[in-house]
Amino acid sequence: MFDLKMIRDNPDAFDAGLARRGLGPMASVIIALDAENRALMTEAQAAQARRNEASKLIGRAKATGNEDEASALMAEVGVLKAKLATFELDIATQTEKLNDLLSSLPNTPYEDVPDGVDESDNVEVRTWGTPRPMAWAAREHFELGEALQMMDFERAAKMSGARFVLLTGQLARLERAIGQFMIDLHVDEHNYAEIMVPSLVRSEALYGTGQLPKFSEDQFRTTGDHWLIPTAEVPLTNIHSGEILEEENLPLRGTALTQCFRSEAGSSGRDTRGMIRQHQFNKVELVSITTPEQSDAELERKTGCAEEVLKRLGLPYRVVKLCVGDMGFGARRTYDIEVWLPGQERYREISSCSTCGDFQARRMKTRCRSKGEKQTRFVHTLNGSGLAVGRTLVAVMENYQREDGAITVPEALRPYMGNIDVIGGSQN
RNA sequence: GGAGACGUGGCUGAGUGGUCGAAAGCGCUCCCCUGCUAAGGGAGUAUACUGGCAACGGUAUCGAGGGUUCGAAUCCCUUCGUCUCCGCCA
Repeated sequence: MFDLKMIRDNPDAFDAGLARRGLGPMASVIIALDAENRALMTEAQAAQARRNEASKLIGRAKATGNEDEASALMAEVGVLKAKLATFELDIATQTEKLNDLLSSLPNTPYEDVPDGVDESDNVEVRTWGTPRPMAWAAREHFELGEALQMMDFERAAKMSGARFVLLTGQLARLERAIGQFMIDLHVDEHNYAEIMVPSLVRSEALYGTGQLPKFSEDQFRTTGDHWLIPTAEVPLTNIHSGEILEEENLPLRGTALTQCFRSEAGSSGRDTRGMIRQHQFNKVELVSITTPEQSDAELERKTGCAEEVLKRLGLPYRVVKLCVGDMGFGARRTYDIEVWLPGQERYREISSCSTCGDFQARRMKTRCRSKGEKQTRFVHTLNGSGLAVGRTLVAVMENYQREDGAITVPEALRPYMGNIDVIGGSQN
């Protein structure tokens, strides 16, 4: 959502931002709608002012028994009332038109975000680690998992259809261990508050973070009035919707481990094998609410927190800055972290860290104010995966696979795995 | 799921159709007084939009949305939420 004043004051800059997203200019249309709307409001408010005044006079006239004056005033107000009804209708129509338009526009990228249309135009920022040498042909995670008889896509499909998985035994435990490990790291060392959030939310929450109205097809919805969250970003970011926060308490950092649900409409045929793209997966999410001044540094910090998970697990990765065309709807700048998958011999996304500026804050009306000030401002919101649990499991399996198909448990996870150091192999 | 009660400003809490954006108290801010401490006096203290260079105005908001009325915090409807009792349930 955009600031109308900003569009009014810098129409060219606004259109330039849209242009980078591949959209045509909108500023003049928006400004015209807004001007029309404000003119209507000014007129309507004048009429309302007179109505309020007259109504008070009626009260006074009645109190003093001046019935003639009262009925004259009532006649005047009757006329105003009819006028006001049409004003209200016009204003409502105009406002809706304007809101529909504004809420469908993606956020404008920051200047340092590279141009480009898809992921091939992303810019590598840094890499960490080197892939382990393997003397055999590296297997993909589903080959390993199925051979271990701990990963079952067919039986999952029996009850739930495609894009679901059944993990059993040590792999189920590994999934759980990875989630615990990540949450503990972010809570104990990165100063995030641990939060348990609802997995079902109302449409207003999805509107607040930008999934609605445009991306309803990507979500699962209940027959009632709820939607399954596609990411904990939704509940975590919406916690403070409608509130005015004290700036001295910012930034607020919250983390949650939740299941995420995505319809994956439009990705049919992509990543059909294995756990990379599922309708349901676990993810640890990192959300920050900051002042406008803090958000740039917070994005770097957050990305670092996510990277730390991979470092502790000894998983090689690289960080890329997304180009304009690959960024999400609400983002102004995004870093993706891509982990090395030996089975695919390529880096795959395992985290995405974004700053949304005040884009979401405007939608959900989260403001801040420094102590003693009267002026409020919209906060900045940031989100990032820290990390996607399922994909981390994939990465652990593929990077730590042994020639015999067993999987070495990374040191950091052993306390969460009953201190075993290998999954499969002779000891299982 | 059944029955009922309630939702007012940072908090407590008045207010059942008229000058109420809203009493009072608490809290908070500023000022005055007071040689510490304590107490006292005065002023101020919501948000958004909008008009104006500004000074200063206007409009809306008493959970939310709609309705009745010349006029609604007050009446009616819908909805969301909270609480109590019963039932059910992890």
